[in-house]
Amino acid sequence: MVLAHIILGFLALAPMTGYDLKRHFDSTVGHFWSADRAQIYRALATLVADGHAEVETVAGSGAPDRQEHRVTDAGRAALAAWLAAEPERHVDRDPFLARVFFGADLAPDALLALLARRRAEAQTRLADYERLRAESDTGTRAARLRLATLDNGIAHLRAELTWLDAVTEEFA
Amino acid sequence: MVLAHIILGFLALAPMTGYDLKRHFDSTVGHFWSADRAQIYRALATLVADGHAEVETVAGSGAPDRQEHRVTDAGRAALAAWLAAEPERHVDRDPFLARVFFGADLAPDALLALLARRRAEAQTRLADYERLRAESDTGTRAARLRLATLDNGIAHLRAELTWLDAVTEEFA
DNA sequence: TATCCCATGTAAGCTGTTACATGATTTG
DNA sequence: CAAATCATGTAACAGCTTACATGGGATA
Repeated sequence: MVLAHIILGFLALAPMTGYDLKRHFDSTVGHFWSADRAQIYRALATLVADGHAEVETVAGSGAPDRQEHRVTDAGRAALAAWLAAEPERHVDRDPFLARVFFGADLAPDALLALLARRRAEAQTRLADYERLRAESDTGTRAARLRLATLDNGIAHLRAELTWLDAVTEEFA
Repeated sequence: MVLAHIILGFLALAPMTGYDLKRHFDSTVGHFWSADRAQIYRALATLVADGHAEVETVAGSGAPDRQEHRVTDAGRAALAAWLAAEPERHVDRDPFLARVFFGADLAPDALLALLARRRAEAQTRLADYERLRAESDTGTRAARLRLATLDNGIAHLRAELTWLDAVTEEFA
């Protein structure tokens, strides 16, 4: 499972609660992975059961108790093994392209509205990523690798925008 | 469910068996959607149960019987409604980028091997798509829309290759 | 005083993958 | 004669999403 290994990767940086992890998913890896709370809590329980992580309950002063998870040596080994393993092949399923594919059954203005909407979303995300990029650290090799994944997202968004312009013009 | 609507879209073009649909998934929409047989047969059963499709058993001369599915009026209406509906938001989860993100824990040559492998895959797919594109019909509006989705795949693969070259150079 | 944030989890349902199971015909 | 293709389906499991459920502290 990829999710469990991404969590191990985060825990290897610092001990965290499920809630902390959710924030990391949404901010730092949101451009190539997402996970919701239910998934994260289950994955954490599995990691603990497998001996890849340990929990420590930290009494919250005022706030609720924090279930801090930290990676174990076995967990670090599992992360290293996964990183070096054969990558799982992945298929991107994009409902938007499915709509375009069968778009002949759609009124011309509805098609243009669909494209315009996609364009607006891409542009918003591109602006977000570029802001994030500008704020990013480029010191260490680790930081530059993380930045590279963000650049991947930026490159794909730019390609998408160029494609959208061409298609919009063709079907306008 | 997106899958069910893609199937309706195919059935609207011609009546088909689950087996036929599988071939269509692999060839014509493989660049933005995939589905396996188990999924397709289940989805077909659901479509029939919902009145969106009808089955007719066609005795196979020599070959096994074909369960031909054809879209009903209700099915066509459902397809049209889906095409015009709010697009479901989609998150692309890419395990490769997860590996790069935590790639500092990987030996430098293992990272380069990972990038090289991704590059080879992207190039193979790009060649496939370009061949498909060359063979494609551009006559009708419907055909041009289908071609546009293929161009989307091509645009993203080119962006990926450019990014891979830059990253490979940076971390070489 | 109402809403947001912190922080936890469970339950049910849907989607996707893998393995099991069968059998005739066509092609190399 | 072996392998691929045509054609159907079931069972079990894995992964993801949505809804339900709770409660205190901080902020507007």
